[in-house]
Amino acid sequence: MKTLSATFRPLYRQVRSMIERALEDGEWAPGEAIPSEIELASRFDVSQGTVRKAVQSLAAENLLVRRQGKGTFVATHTEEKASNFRFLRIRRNDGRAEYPKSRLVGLRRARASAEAARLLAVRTGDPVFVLRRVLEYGGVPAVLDEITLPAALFRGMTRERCAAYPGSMYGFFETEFGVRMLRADERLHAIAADAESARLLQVPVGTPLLAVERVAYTYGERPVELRRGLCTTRREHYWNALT
Amino acid sequence: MKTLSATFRPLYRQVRSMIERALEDGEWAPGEAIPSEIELASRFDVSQGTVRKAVQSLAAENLLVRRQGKGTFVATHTEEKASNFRFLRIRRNDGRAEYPKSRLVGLRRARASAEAARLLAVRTGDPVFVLRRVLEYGGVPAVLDEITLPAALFRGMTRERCAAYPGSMYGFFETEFGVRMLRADERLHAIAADAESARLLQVPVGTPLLAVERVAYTYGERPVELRRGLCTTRREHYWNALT
DNA sequence: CAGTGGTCTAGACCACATC
DNA sequence: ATGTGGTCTAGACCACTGG
Repeated sequence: MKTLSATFRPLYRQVRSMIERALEDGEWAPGEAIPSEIELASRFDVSQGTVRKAVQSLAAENLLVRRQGKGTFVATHTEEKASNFRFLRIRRNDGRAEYPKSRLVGLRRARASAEAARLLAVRTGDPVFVLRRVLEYGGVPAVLDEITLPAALFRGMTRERCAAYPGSMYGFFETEFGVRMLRADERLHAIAADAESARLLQVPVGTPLLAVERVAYTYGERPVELRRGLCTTRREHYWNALT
Repeated sequence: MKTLSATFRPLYRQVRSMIERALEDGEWAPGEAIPSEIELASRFDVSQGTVRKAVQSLAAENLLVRRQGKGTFVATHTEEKASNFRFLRIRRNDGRAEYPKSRLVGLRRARASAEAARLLAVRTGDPVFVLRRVLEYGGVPAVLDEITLPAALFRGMTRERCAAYPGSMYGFFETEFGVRMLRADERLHAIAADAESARLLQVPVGTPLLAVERVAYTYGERPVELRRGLCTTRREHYWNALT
């Protein structure tokens, strides 16, 4: 297979794209096994080694999960136990690895502000859902989240379904709406609590809070969630590894 | 090469360890090329493919840098241009990719507090250097850093050398003391500015600040730097990618 | 036991940088 | 032209899982 230098694209990259496309098209459901390397090799008419490179690069980006002796599986937010901390950077200061309880405090329809529209790549005024919740550790509020979602992708979103879902938010999005979050960017600021956030977080007005702005992306780098979190950092902190 | 299951360790892992050892021993200086894959293969008596796997895993962790057609180089903090942002997560809100100017505001010898000793894996009371500096964007202070270093590893540290070095702090540590930072953990809190930080950062007392605590590690996961940064987030923010 | 992913090898060829 | 890392192949064998 010869290609010109300007157009050069390794075979395994092309195979990767094809697998990615199949994932996006839902050919295999989250949590399911994809075909074995040998099957994929015959399907794409390349060697097993080339498939392996493609699959491993997808696994490196957490789109797939490989398990020796078992197979390769479509990554899912519904069974990531420890790895669920991937999108939850708030930890307790005492080091206890504990998941906060989520309490819904509001869900409303709204129209995208200019800024929200820009970040979500929709048009200003397009319908969105705005969801608010509080995360609590042992009954003590720690995070106040305001989550903005393009309504077009989350048809049928209701307060009841939201409150009823037992797992994580991204598990909810994945199972109920087929929206899979793959990666996110965050920007952090320090701000003072205003009256409302102070009330919901049960801290004095003016308390320094961590403001975490997140844009989360699905396949094709398409933004599908805008989130603003306000975190008290008395008992918790935001954790990050520089590698 | 047969091994028992309990002891199993892939060949490329062993090769990786040997290369890592050589790096730690300074067999090749930062910025220098290491031997080619073929040479390493013959040195370790394995195939080129096995060497490649070892080298690529080191490159993936930023200990080495591979350049097609040129060779594989020991990573250095002295010439990482864009990639220098790896350890500088503070960005301007307006998106301009600009490096802050560093201004030294103090260097003193001290004894490690119990907490510093724990984080740096030294004994309480062991000698340390405490270095303070301000980072400024266009003359406006943005970050106040307090950096604690085990004195044993930074012999000959002086205010003058510190102020004289033109590049980044980790470039300074690497060139002047042979201490190479490989990765770091950070914990973020939001706090209110006290009198002194308010003065140095030119903000009102009580202004919410981002408090960034960092422990940086060198080879063998040995901690060698403890850093506490206080950042105003009016014009800047802390940036992070969740992948 | 069969089937999966993981390792290791040997060899061919390609893209890139330099001389 | 030469040497570097990057890709691709084919095949052998190993480690892990589950029936």
